[in-house]
Amino acid sequence: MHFRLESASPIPMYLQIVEQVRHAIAAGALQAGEELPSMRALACQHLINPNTVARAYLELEHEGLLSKRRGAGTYVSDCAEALSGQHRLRTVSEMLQKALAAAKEFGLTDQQVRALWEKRLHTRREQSA
Amino acid sequence: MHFRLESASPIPMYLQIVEQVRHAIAAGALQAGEELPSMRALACQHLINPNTVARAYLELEHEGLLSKRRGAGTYVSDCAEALSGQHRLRTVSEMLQKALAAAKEFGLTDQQVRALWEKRLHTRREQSA
DNA sequence: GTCACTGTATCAATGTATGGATACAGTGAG
DNA sequence: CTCACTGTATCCATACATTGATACAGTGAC
Repeated sequence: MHFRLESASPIPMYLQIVEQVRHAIAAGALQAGEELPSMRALACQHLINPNTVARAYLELEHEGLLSKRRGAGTYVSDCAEALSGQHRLRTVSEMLQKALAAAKEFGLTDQQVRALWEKRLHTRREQSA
Repeated sequence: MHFRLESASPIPMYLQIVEQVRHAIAAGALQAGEELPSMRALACQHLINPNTVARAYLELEHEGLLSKRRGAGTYVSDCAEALSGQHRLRTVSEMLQKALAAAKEFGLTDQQVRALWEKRLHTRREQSA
C-alpha cells in the first residue's frame, strides 16, 4: 500500500490516510486479510507522528474496514469490501439527500431541481467521456 | 426582522444570523432597501457581543445581500433578491455536483446513481406531502 | 525468558474558530 | 458644533481539532 500524503494540504493528515485506505479497499487494491504498514513504519516513512496514523487506523477500524491485533499488526477486515460498497452508496445517498433538503429549504420547485440534476448529469457524462 | 438564536446550538451564532437573514430575503420577508437592526441593538437584544453580529453582517455584505453605511445603518441591498435566487440555485447545483463527483470517485454506475436519485426524490415528495 | 516488533494510552504543544472587551471613526438630528 | 447613534478595528479568552512526545502493554520468533 502506497500513500501520498501532503502536510501542506488543508485536509488533515489522518484524514488523508483514512481516505486513501478507503479508496484502496474500494478499488480492490487492498484485499481482505492483507496487512497494512505498521503505525510506526508508516509514520517514519512520512515523517509524521505514530499517533496520527493510529488515529486514522482507529477510524477505519470503527468503520469496520480494518481489524487490529495488538503486537501483531493491522489487517483489512474480512467484510471490508462489502462494507465499503454499502458505505459508498450511503455516502452518495446522504449527499443527494442534503442537496434535496437544501432545495426544499430554498423553496425550489421540483422542475427547477430536476433541471439542475439533468444539467449536472450531462456535465458529468462529458467529463468522464 | 425577528431572529431566533440559540447559543446552545452546534451552529455558531454568527452563522445562525447569516442563515436567517438569507432566508428572510429569499422568502421576501426582507425587502430591498429595508433597514436591519443595528449591530448593537441586535447584540443587546440577544445578549451577545456586537462583534458577533458584525461578523454575520460582514459575511452577508460580501455575498452582496447587505450594504452598510457607517454611522447610518445596515440595509438590504438593491440586488439582494436577484442575488439570493442565483445563490440558491448555485448552492443546490454545487451540492449535486459534489454528490456526483463522489459517485464517480466511488466508481458507481450511472444506473446506481439514478436509482439513488429516484429513491431520494420519492422520499422527498412523501415528506412534503 | 528475551527482544524486537506490534498496537494503546496519556499528556502536551500548536493552530484555528468562535465569541467577547474595548477603543476608534463616520453620520445626522438637534 | 455636540451628542447619541451608526459601523470598524484591535486585542484577548476560550474551546476544539490536529499533531507530537513519551511511556505502557501484548505477540511472536529465537
